[in-house]
Amino acid sequence: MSTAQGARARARTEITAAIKDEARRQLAAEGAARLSLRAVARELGMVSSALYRYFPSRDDLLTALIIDAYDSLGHAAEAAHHAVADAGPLERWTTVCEAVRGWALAHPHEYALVYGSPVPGYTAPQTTVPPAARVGLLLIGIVRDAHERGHVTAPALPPALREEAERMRADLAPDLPPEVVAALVAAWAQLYGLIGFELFGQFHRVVEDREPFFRHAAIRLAHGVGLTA
Amino acid sequence: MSTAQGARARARTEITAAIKDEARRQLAAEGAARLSLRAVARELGMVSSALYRYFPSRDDLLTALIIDAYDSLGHAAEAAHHAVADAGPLERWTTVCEAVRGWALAHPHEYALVYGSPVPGYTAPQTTVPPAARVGLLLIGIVRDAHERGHVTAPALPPALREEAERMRADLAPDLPPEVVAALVAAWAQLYGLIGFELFGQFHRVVEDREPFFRHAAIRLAHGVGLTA
DNA sequence: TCCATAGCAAGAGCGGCGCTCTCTTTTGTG
DNA sequence: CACAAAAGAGAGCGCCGCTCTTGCTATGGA
Repeated sequence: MSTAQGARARARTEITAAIKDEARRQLAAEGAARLSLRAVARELGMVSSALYRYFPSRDDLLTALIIDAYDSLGHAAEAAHHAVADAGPLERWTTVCEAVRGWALAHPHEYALVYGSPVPGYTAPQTTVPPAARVGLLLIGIVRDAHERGHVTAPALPPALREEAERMRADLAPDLPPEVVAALVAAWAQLYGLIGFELFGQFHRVVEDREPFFRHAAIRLAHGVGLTA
Repeated sequence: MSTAQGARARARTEITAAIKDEARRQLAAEGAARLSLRAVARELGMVSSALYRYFPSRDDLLTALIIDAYDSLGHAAEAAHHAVADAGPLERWTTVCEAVRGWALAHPHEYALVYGSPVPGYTAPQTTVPPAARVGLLLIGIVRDAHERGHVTAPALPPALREEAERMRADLAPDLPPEVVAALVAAWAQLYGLIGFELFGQFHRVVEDREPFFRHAAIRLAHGVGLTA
């Protein structure tokens, strides 16, 4: 696809990539709010108006970075999971959780861009959905495997939540009990709460030795979903 | 203090309050990133440079809004708790959780300002610490009461976390078992994970009937801390 | 009571931002 | 080779945060 194209097309993809790389550099260094099209253009030796040939607005550039961030995070989680693919569900679960945390600590501004407060006036386009789902799918897969092997004891589910849990099950994991799906979605959100609090400074002077704290919390999240091994 | 002052001092506090009010209006309407000193001044019929007599920078104005947001949230949580002060610990816990969620849904931009990604380059001054602690103290108090009445069964604690848990206990709640304090801090972060995911759109097309979902999750958080009634 | 002073509003201005428009140059194709 | 499409360059518009200077006025001490 990308090869065997004219020189013009090749140049276009190269310049687009260079813009994204420089933008990612500035994002990592300064954060999304300080990311400026003019600065990116300046650094690349082009004039700012020329950059609009490649990204029609700052938001479009941000969207590209968001997709890349989701993909990078998803890849990190999948790679970590792959390394322990033969282990028990509990270890695979905690490994993925720790990989997500590790990626977040290594890429704080990218994490903030993706899981922090959304930029006001900005609504993520549909394109971001598939890469955003990768970590969630990974966790679902781990629980599904465990469930097939009988290593999941479904938690309780109040009647008020039954209908919604059935709906989530149909959407996300038809082969899992609704109790487990509901607990899984909650654990998923809670995982990002733990990471966000650490990353955004809420644990400052509260939690000091954060690695074991997080590890323990991740294990308890797994227990909450029903994982027993 | 604030009365019996000269006309100049009275005017100063009044104008300061008017600036904060207008800034809060714009924050609620547009979000922190779109909050502009010039627009606030314009709306108040003054020139932008005059505003710097009251707030030396945009960050200082934001800090004032952050403190107000923490106080508003803390007040909402405390008021909700007060209304069920005679109920059992579990109901008091869930009531506070739901009050926090309700406040967040009602004031999304303020919530994002406080618990979302921090503005890059901005570090919250020490002044924000006491108002920020109000909700946490409330939750600690609920668990403390329950513990005194024997309604808390301490969760497990791995050896790797013992030392850190003891430290947190000494800092936060010397009258609670370290296992409970560690679980409480985790639950506190997880609570904000649930709220943040709902507020920032991660639950879009995933969780639809969110109130019972959140209520159930809050109850399970309480169980995780060890609350039994 | 008078007056120096401290506080304040206003205006101009600096550099930076996102974005648009126009004009010129380059380049691949019929 | 001619020509249309794509790309770069530059000027400019209206924002922004922030600073500096200039007058004015209320206030508190001599």
